[in-house]
Amino acid sequence: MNTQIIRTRMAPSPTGEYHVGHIATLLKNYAFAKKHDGAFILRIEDTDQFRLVPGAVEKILSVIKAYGLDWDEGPEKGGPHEPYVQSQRLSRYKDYALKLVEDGAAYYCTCSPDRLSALREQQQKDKQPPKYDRHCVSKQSEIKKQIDAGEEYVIRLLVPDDEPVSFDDMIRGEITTPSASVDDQVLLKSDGFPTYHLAVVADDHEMEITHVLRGEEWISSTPKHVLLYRAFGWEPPVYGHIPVFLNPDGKGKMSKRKGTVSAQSFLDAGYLPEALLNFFMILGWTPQDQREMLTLHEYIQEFDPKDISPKSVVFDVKKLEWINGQYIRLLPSAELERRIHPFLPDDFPNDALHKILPLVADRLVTLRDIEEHTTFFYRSITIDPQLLTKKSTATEVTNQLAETKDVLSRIDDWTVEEIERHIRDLQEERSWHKRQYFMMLRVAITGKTATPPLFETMEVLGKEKVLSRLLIQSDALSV
RNA sequence: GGCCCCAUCGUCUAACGGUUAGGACGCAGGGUUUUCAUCCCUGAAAUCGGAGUUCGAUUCUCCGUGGGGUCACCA
Repeated sequence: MNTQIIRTRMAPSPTGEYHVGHIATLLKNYAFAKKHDGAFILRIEDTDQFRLVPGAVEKILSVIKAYGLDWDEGPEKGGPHEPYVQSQRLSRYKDYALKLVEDGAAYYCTCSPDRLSALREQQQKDKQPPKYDRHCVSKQSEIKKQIDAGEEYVIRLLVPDDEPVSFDDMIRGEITTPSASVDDQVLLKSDGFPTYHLAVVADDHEMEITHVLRGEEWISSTPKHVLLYRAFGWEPPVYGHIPVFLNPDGKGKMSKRKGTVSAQSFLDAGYLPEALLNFFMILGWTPQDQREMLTLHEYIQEFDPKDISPKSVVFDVKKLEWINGQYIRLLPSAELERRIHPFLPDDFPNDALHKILPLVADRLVTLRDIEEHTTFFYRSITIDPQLLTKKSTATEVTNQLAETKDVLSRIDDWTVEEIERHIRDLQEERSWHKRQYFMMLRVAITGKTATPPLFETMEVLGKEKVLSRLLIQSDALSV
């Protein structure tokens, strides 16, 4: 029935690190467009020349791709609405602003930053909401002359005095704001650049964006955008404001101060991109059948922005860790080997990876955990002698080590089966306490109390290394 | 403070106005096991408060309370 082509967008600003919340929002825009065979557009909003960070655009593009997402139109791809970088679209914004002035929907303002901040200060002192006082509105013809003489100016939106401004939010229903609480937003800055508000509206319109899923923090500026659409006589997109991520302590918007927020850092920490995406999918949304593991494809099929919970959500790292573990265990071994490669320490024996990895795969929460679980395979170990004799005496342990070494040294075929047979026979023959003996051996050979299965570990470690470690521990005890 | 948004276990959520309020993570206990982990089983754990509407409110309405967002020539 609705034949409209869905077009969504994400509009990152190259002012710093790309946040996990941005990826989560991007994912929803992406999925919604894909579900309806529409287009997902990426647009760079670099209208703040002051906060521009060199190289940030490249980083943003690369992290989006690293998460396994992509865009149909935008930087590197082009499209029917080129360019997709706002700093390359400058001339149109000024024309739009001028048009609004002409239509009486906006006005020139030459108030100095000093005057504005003094005004704000005074308003705050008087417990008044900070708002532009329209000092320039009544002197437009005078100001026009000053501008012609070269004076700097901005263009402000003339917000109606008092009428309700409302829009229908996909997630929250109708939201209405009294226009009296909306400030006369600057649309065109004195450097000739548009502000965000003018730029998004103009670009979303030109790029024929039909649906805007964006962070909840934008709700309060949406009335400005609605007013702009009205002033231009354009049809606004359908908005959906997505709840923000809260800090793990549940207090306040997720922030750098309280932990990691950058999208790249989670990848660097050894989380799989598909696990992160899955986590973002189910944070504030569930499929009909309540399952919590979904592929991107399934998500695209089942996702509907209307079903997003309007409640802010705590970024629960424990849940993320669980999902990550699930995904690691789902990975075919060859694929896991490939993925874990960047996380291997320099001294890791690459040729033994295919033997070591299966022993620790079930123990990995993140890919980065590989190092802490495997060091005893390729680094020398240090042991607390107390650990060896914890459930026995030095004499008995020395004896156990010597006999074990003896038995193992006679094995020609160094396989799990052979090792296990010899050691179990010895243990039974001598009636050694099982737990004590196996734990002692584990500590002697790995230096740790928690390791992969003992016999497998010994096989991978190799006969020579095992024997020498048994010898070293035995020597250490006898002195 | 103004404006706006939100409210079910600790966390994320499910429940045509009628359920012993369900699931998942986490937590506790147990099983498998030579340790840890994986895996399996069991358990504790929630409808913010008050008025309405209704035969009946987690669900609808209002008022509180609490939390969050936002108030730039930043996005």
